[in-house]
Amino acid sequence: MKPRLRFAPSPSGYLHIGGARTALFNWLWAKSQGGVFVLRVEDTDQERSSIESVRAILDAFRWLGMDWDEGPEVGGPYAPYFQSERKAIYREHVERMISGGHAYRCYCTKEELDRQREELKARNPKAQFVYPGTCRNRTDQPDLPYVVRFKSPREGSTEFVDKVFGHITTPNAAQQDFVLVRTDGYPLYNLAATIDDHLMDITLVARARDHIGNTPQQILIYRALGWEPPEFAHLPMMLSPKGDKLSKRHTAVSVQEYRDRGYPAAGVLNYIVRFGWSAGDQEIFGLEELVKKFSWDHVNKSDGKFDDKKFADVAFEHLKRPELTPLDAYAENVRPFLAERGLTEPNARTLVAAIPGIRERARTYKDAASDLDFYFREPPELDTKARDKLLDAAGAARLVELADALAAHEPWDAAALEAAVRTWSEARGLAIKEVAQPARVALTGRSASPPLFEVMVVLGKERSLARLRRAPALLTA
RNA sequence: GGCCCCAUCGUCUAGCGGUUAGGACAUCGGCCUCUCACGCCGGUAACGCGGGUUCGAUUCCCGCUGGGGUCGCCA
Repeated sequence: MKPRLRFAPSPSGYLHIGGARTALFNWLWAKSQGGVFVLRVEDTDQERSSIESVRAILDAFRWLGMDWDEGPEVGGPYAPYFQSERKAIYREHVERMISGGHAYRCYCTKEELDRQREELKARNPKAQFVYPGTCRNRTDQPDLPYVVRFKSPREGSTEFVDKVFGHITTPNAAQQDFVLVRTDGYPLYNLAATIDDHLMDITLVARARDHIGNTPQQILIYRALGWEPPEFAHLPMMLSPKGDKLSKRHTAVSVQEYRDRGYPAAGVLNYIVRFGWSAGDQEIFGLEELVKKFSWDHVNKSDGKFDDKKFADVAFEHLKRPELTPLDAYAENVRPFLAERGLTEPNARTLVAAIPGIRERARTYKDAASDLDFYFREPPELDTKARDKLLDAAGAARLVELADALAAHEPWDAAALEAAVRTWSEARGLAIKEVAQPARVALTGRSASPPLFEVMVVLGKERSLARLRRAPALLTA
């Protein structure tokens, strides 16, 4: 049977970076095995779920380049893929569990249980409240609101073999009679996930380690329903730099935030995949390569801390390498950030010519847009501090002379230009620096830029000479 | 507290009984240089502790310590 993997987000916010990692591992395994990747929306909590979140999550998936074979928008043979539309299915199986003696209706109110919980806490702050089983053996059926609870076995233990953690055994006595269905009739996570994973023929459930404790409960449900559990794989946690749970307080945690900051999607994926997984010493991977190399054998068990610097470096690596980010892709990705700066229609030829010069300088597309700015603005924005430091009247006058000298210069390529300017400078007893730095201010408006002669080539002869001749005007600008 | 899990440089990790314990990021020093970068060279830096098993443990076992997860009518 072809492997069927799934990612099942609850649409109560953006796609979290940790969630993206879980999804990625599932996606990679599905791709590499010729299997199916399913997206299922766990929206049984009506209070917290929203359609905006669904859209945000799907957008994040699209941006990351993780496509789903079944799920929202694309449908599939196991539809519907929204749990809120599957209530009838859950109800049917819950009835079966009740009549089979594996579940029961509990009429204890939340208020009542909360009160008991508090009382216990008051007497003994360390104690943990456990549902006392009040309705466990109840035979009457009062006309009152109720929840459905699982009738946990009191003896024995539940075990499973995790693809990452190996054998895990939990005594059943540690399990209380957890709730399956809420008063409002909506199923709870453990119930809905279990039923759907089975009905959707999921073969491997891969999720973060914080679900490891749910697994025995879910296995108990599978058994109660007479089903065989799928395989399980739990991933170590991605923690904040400080070592606690990753949350909004620490760093950028939503996928869209990384997009908005100008990081390349493949770089984001590359960083998170290396989190808990490795392939020898290799650090940088393209997406296709990941599909080929990913396997569960090299997934770690220990949690890790998110590192912004390492993250930035991995992303940068993707920006630098043309084999990972081809020129045209780079151009497309930087456009929105140029647009943010008001440069909505940058000359396409100039853009493509300029990118090689900035791609090893810009750590994000946002930085790239900033670095590229001067190519598309006439005159370029002037950094007056750079001007004050590097350009004076004598220097400006020299640049005009240089422009005149270069007017007849052929060919207009970097090597020839450099040779010409060096010769020109030497003839005047000037170090190249004394000409290049003022020229940089005139040509780019800044103190830092790609190599001067490359800038001149991208700018073209006409614009380069015009900018050099404008140098004296800059002094009073 | 119950249950479950984890443990190699500051961080992500390689290692699957015998290695000068490797790589990457970060950091420090240097080189390159028209600026900023990139790149290159080099340095500092780790097997938590205690017992076993073994000719030999980072590696296997046990305990301790430390860390994390989870104990909801959230997922």
